[in-house]
Amino acid sequence: MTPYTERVVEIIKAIPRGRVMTYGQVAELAGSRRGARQVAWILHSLSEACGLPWHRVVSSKGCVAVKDEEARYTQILLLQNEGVEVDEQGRMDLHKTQYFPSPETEKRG
DNA sequence: AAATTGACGGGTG
DNA sequence: CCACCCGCCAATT
Repeated sequence: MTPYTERVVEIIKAIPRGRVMTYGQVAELAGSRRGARQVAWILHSLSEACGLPWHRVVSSKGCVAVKDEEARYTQILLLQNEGVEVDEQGRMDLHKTQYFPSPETEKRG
Protein backbone atom coordinates (compact mmCIF):
# COMPACT_ATOMS: atom_id res chain seq x y z
CA MET A 1 0.00 0.00 0.00
CA THR A 2 1.67 3.18 -1.21
CA PRO A 3 1.09 6.63 0.31
CA TYR A 4 -0.81 7.69 -2.77
CA THR A 5 -3.10 4.68 -2.51
CA GLU A 6 -3.70 5.42 1.17
CA ARG A 7 -4.67 8.99 0.28
CA VAL A 8 -7.19 7.70 -2.20
CA VAL A 9 -8.58 5.25 0.34
CA GLU A 10 -8.93 7.93 3.03
CA ILE A 11 -10.69 10.29 0.64
CA ILE A 12 -13.16 7.63 -0.45
CA LYS A 13 -13.84 6.63 3.14
CA ALA A 14 -14.76 10.27 3.82
CA ILE A 15 -17.58 10.32 1.27
CA PRO A 16 -20.86 10.57 3.20
CA ARG A 17 -23.81 8.30 2.64
CA GLY A 18 -26.06 9.36 -0.22
CA ARG A 19 -23.32 11.34 -1.97
CA VAL A 20 -20.77 10.50 -4.66
CA MET A 21 -17.41 11.74 -5.92
CA THR A 22 -15.87 11.38 -9.35
CA TYR A 23 -12.61 9.53 -10.04
CA GLY A 24 -11.03 12.76 -11.20
CA GLN A 25 -12.11 14.53 -8.04
CA VAL A 26 -10.62 11.84 -5.82
CA ALA A 27 -7.44 11.87 -7.87
CA GLU A 28 -7.08 15.61 -7.59
CA LEU A 29 -7.58 15.58 -3.82
CA ALA A 30 -5.04 12.77 -3.62
CA GLY A 31 -2.54 14.99 -5.38
CA SER A 32 -2.83 13.98 -9.03
CA ARG A 33 -5.13 16.15 -11.10
CA ARG A 34 -5.03 13.81 -14.11
CA GLY A 35 -4.93 10.66 -12.05
CA ALA A 36 -8.50 9.51 -12.52
CA ARG A 37 -7.39 6.27 -14.13
CA GLN A 38 -5.04 5.53 -11.27
CA VAL A 39 -7.96 5.76 -8.86
CA ALA A 40 -9.83 3.31 -11.06
CA TRP A 41 -6.83 1.03 -11.11
CA ILE A 42 -6.53 1.18 -7.32
CA LEU A 43 -10.22 0.39 -6.81
CA HIS A 44 -9.89 -2.56 -9.17
CA SER A 45 -6.72 -3.73 -7.46
CA LEU A 46 -7.89 -3.32 -3.86
CA SER A 47 -9.26 -6.60 -2.58
CA GLU A 48 -9.45 -4.89 0.79
CA ALA A 49 -12.11 -2.71 -0.74
CA CYS A 50 -14.48 -4.43 1.65
CA GLY A 51 -15.27 -1.69 4.14
CA LEU A 52 -14.69 1.07 1.62
CA PRO A 53 -17.70 2.89 0.17
CA TRP A 54 -16.26 2.20 -3.28
CA HIS A 55 -19.77 2.46 -4.75
CA ARG A 56 -19.75 6.20 -4.05
CA VAL A 57 -17.14 6.77 -6.75
CA VAL A 58 -18.54 7.35 -10.24
CA SER A 59 -17.38 8.76 -13.54
CA SER A 60 -17.39 12.44 -14.40
CA LYS A 61 -20.29 11.82 -16.78
CA GLY A 62 -22.45 11.04 -13.79
CA CYS A 63 -22.74 7.32 -14.36
CA VAL A 64 -21.58 4.06 -12.84
CA ALA A 65 -18.36 3.06 -14.58
CA VAL A 66 -17.89 -0.52 -13.42
CA LYS A 67 -17.64 -2.99 -16.28
CA ASP A 68 -18.60 -6.23 -14.58
CA GLU A 69 -22.38 -6.50 -14.83
CA GLU A 70 -22.64 -8.08 -11.41
CA ALA A 71 -20.55 -5.45 -9.62
CA ARG A 72 -22.23 -2.76 -11.69
CA TYR A 73 -25.70 -3.70 -10.48
CA THR A 74 -24.36 -4.05 -6.96
CA GLN A 75 -23.10 -0.48 -7.08
CA ILE A 76 -26.39 0.78 -8.48
CA LEU A 77 -28.35 -0.99 -5.75
CA LEU A 78 -26.04 0.28 -3.01
CA LEU A 79 -26.47 3.85 -4.25
CA GLN A 80 -30.23 3.48 -4.52
CA ASN A 81 -30.29 2.14 -0.96
CA GLU A 82 -28.64 5.39 0.11
CA GLY A 83 -31.31 7.43 -1.60
CA VAL A 84 -29.43 8.28 -4.78
CA GLU A 85 -31.62 8.29 -7.87
CA VAL A 86 -29.88 5.96 -10.32
CA ASP A 87 -31.49 4.54 -13.46
CA GLU A 88 -30.95 1.07 -14.94
CA GLN A 89 -28.00 2.33 -16.93
CA GLY A 90 -26.35 3.58 -13.76
CA ARG A 91 -26.83 7.22 -14.58
CA MET A 92 -27.56 9.93 -12.02
CA ASP A 93 -27.56 13.70 -11.60
CA LEU A 94 -24.19 14.82 -10.28
CA HIS A 95 -25.66 18.24 -9.55
CA LYS A 96 -27.75 16.57 -6.85
CA THR A 97 -25.39 13.89 -5.57
CA GLN A 98 -21.79 15.04 -6.00
CA TYR A 99 -19.94 15.61 -2.74
CA PHE A 100 -17.44 18.44 -2.26
CA PRO A 101 -15.44 17.89 0.93
CA SER A 102 -14.19 20.81 2.97
CA PRO A 103 -10.41 21.35 2.76
CA GLU A 104 -10.18 21.03 6.55
CA THR A 105 -12.11 17.78 6.58
CA GLU A 106 -9.76 15.97 4.25
CA LYS A 107 -6.77 17.36 6.13
CA ARG A 108 -7.86 16.04 9.52
CA GLY A 109 -9.12 12.72 8.29
C1' DA B 1 13.29 -0.21 -17.98
C1' DA B 2 9.39 -1.26 -21.34
C1' DA B 3 4.95 -3.00 -21.89
C1' DT B 4 0.44 -3.76 -19.97
C1' DT B 5 -3.59 -2.78 -17.15
C1' DG B 6 -7.44 0.15 -15.74
C1' DA B 7 -14.17 1.11 -12.70
C1' DC B 8 -11.11 8.08 -16.48
C1' DG B 9 -11.78 12.90 -18.77
C1' DG B 10 -12.67 16.04 -22.28
C1' DG B 11 -13.25 17.23 -27.00
C1' DT B 12 -15.30 16.27 -31.48
C1' DG B 13 -18.85 15.11 -35.14
C1' DC C 1 -27.44 12.63 -26.32
C1' DC C 2 -24.33 9.02 -28.18
C1' DA C 3 -20.10 6.88 -30.21
C1' DC C 4 -15.41 7.38 -30.89
C1' DC C 5 -10.52 8.80 -30.20
C1' DC C 6 -6.42 10.40 -27.76
C1' DG C 7 -4.05 11.94 -23.64
C1' DC C 8 -3.21 11.18 -18.86
C1' DC C 9 -0.64 8.64 -14.81
C1' DA C 10 0.33 5.04 -11.15
C1' DA C 11 0.84 0.08 -10.08
C1' DT C 12 2.03 -4.42 -11.78
C1' DT C 13 4.55 -7.78 -14.40
